[in-house]
Amino acid sequence: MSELPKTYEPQLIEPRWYAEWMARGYFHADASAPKAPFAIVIPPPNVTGSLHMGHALGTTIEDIFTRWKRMAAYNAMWLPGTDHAGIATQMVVERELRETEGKSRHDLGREEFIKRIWAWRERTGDRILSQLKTMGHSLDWERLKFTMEPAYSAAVIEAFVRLYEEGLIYRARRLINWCVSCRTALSDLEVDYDEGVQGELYEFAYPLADGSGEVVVATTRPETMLGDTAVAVHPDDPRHRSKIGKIIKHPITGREFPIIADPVLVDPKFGTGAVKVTPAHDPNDFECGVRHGLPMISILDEMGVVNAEGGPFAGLDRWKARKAVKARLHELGLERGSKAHVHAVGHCQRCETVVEPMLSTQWFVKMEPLAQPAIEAVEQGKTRFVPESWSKTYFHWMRNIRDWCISRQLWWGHRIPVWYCARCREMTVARTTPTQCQHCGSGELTQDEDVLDTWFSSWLWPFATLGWPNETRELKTFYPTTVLDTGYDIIFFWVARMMMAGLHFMKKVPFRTVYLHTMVTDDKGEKMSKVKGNTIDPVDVIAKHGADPLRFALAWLTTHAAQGKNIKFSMGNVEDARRFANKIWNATRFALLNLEGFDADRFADRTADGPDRAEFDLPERWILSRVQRASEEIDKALEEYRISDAAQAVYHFIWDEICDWYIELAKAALLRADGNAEITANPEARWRIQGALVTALETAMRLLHPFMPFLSEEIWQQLPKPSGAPQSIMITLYPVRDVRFYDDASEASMALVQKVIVALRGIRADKNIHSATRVMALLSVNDDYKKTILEGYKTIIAEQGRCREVRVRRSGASLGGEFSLDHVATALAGDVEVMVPLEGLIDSGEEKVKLTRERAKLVSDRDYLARKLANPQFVEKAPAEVLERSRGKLAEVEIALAKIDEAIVRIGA
RNA sequence: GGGCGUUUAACUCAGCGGAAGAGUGCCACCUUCACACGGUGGAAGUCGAAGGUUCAAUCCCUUCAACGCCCACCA
Repeated sequence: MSELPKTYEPQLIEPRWYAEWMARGYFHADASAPKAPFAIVIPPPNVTGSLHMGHALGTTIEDIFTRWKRMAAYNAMWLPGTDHAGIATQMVVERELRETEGKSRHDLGREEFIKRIWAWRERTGDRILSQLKTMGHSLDWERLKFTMEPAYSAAVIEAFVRLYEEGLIYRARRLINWCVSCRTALSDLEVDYDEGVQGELYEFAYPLADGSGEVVVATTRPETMLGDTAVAVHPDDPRHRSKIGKIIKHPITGREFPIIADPVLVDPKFGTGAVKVTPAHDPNDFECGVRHGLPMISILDEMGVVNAEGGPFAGLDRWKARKAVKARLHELGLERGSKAHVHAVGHCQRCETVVEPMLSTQWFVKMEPLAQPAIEAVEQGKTRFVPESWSKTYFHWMRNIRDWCISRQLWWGHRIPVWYCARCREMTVARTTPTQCQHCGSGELTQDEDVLDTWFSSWLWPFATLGWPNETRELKTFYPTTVLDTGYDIIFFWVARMMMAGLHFMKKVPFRTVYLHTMVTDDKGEKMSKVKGNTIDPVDVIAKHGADPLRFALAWLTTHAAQGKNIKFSMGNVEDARRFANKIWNATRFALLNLEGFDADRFADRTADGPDRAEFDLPERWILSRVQRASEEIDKALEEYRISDAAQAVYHFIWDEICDWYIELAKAALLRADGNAEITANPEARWRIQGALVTALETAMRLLHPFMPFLSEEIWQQLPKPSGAPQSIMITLYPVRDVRFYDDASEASMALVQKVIVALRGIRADKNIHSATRVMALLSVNDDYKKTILEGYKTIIAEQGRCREVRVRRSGASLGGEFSLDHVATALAGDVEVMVPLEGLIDSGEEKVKLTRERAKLVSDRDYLARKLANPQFVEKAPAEVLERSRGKLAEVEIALAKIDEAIVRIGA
């Protein structure tokens, strides 16, 4: 046996194993393997990205699932890849270009700029992939995909063309969200609303053209009055009814437009009851404009600067124009007031610029027909959300879905496969570049300049990565995928859209289960951000503490995600996990130092059908049974996606049961077996103790492996195993319960023994007895069964409780001469009385106070239970099991009470 | 304006119908031959408030309060 270093050093073990696993091809899943498939696709991180805690959390969860299912003999495949991330990537490369060469993308031109992006990706785009490797993730790298690679692009184009041909993609001039900084259209989802921005509700008067008066309107955006083409009032509003149909003369542009009646747009209770209508710059006004056939005048250009329609204000940006318009209205004497007004303002998700509603010709996907099957699939349980409550969020969005604007005025992305004919003006939509117009045969074709929204490629991810539109073996085996893990922040962006695309193109849901994890924040619940400087970089964490502690810390914290809650993460969590790793390391050191002469084959042989109960001593029977209980509990927790519960169960099994109890019991037993103790030596006991210890540790490592792959592998390799054992823990079987090792009787006996030991230690601590001091212990029990057990394990009790002698008697039986009744410390272990004679250390007054306090508690317990059991309603209606438990408890409490009374009497005073 | 969620030990969180659990922190003791990244023992909670249902409620129902999240075009 090689000797392990004294402390766990992740840096010494982690890098080795990843390379080894890769070399042996353990991460690769063969699509033809005759095993049940288990598939996960990674939520593709942006190529521009660097690993952050959000990635670390999600991918840790995914790797836990994958490693667990792989060990459970599934054909487990976790598909890696990256997303081209249109706007984000283009912005990063543009910034670099500006900083290094002082150029804009326009200086380079489209083709050259795209070349630069590819070069940039070549240079740095793999950073996140190597970071995922340092996490220990068992991704099937042979299947690595990128959303801009040719095969994937072909899938994107295919999807576009099919939807176009089916009438589900159309081009229209509509009011869309426009970012004046990114200079592109955005989908509704890409607009973030700042809730409760303190703004101003500004009122001004529009004079009537005939000079007969004015109408006062209220607005949060005075500058848009330059594009007004109507004023609307409610048809039933007595204040304004008479003005309907009258003409307004615009005080700045001189344009004339009508006062119209619109019960949809106007809420008579709000503002002045009259609404200025700017169809080209407000979604509601746009609808109103459509209803009334109003002219739609865009007053802003793509950079948010007032255009020629703005007359004297042309050339001012929208904020300056607002001030200028207000100043002008003031000069004209038309200002009518101003109120504070709280409202929501939309910002570009990427650059935080205030988004401008703009009239623009864009491409859209008609969503309702796609949403319907996606709603039904979840209703029918074909796809299940975990936690289930997220399905409500999903349904709500799906049932109120609106068309998706998919064209972007960017260069980096999938170019829209549409060509316009210079001669007949018709469109040709094609999978490959057409040579002539479908309609007139002309060769004068120009491709649409725009690219597709990044999410238009992402929504195909679960099947485009598996070869779609070709009918591949991969699709057959791994589609639908088993689980999708992702953060709840992209349910709409990604999950819902994948559901729609999967059902539409594949006719099957893309995944059976959607596991939604929560967001990671700092320990105060603040979102981590570089600006705030509160980020914890997983790369740094790994360098300092290793990937395993990071993974374990994240798993420990991963409880079911509730709305509005998040994971508060701190380095303390990682340090705790590292301490756990160190504990495991040292438990293994202990084992390895004590395995001399151990024959794993022999042990395996002798326990093939469970341990021989006559041959194996209590601690061994107990720990071998506990191994199986832990296996059952952990496997079940994972099956139910209770990741934190699974991690905590592994933790407690290893720390509490293996380390705190079994190793302590084994230490003493090995000493006995070696004949070093004063107790009879039993050399034959050695192999059973060694075997139980190794079994417990070896099983624990397999249970731990999905959480801490490196450490578990390293330890597992060190442990002796029967010949013919696999080469790596990765290809062993995940432990599931083996009931042949279950041993209720041993667990009950051990529980009793443990209680007595804890009571003894309690007395020692209470009386401040030094650990070197051996005491006498007298145990008083009420039944022969317990007496037999405690008699049988006196040695263990003595060793763990540091006693020089342990005596067990039936209650009331003779104490034996050397016990002095005046100087006995008493504690209860359930209904077993534990007494330690302590000449000179007992203050009988103090002792009495302590016992009396305990008695009061017992009396209250007894009364409560007795009252309950005296209640006929309870006896009649409570389930038998509950009744039984209450009766048992009452009996125990009564015995304990009797014992305490005896003790109080004994003390006298 | 709708919808959802949270409120349990000092902190962070599990539990969700049978008289409350974990990790950290705290207190006392221990340099016991795997580990001081440790051991042993302990203190600590009217389970947000008020009603109701039930033999029984932290857990179910109602109302309220505080906090948080999502959706929505109210000028």
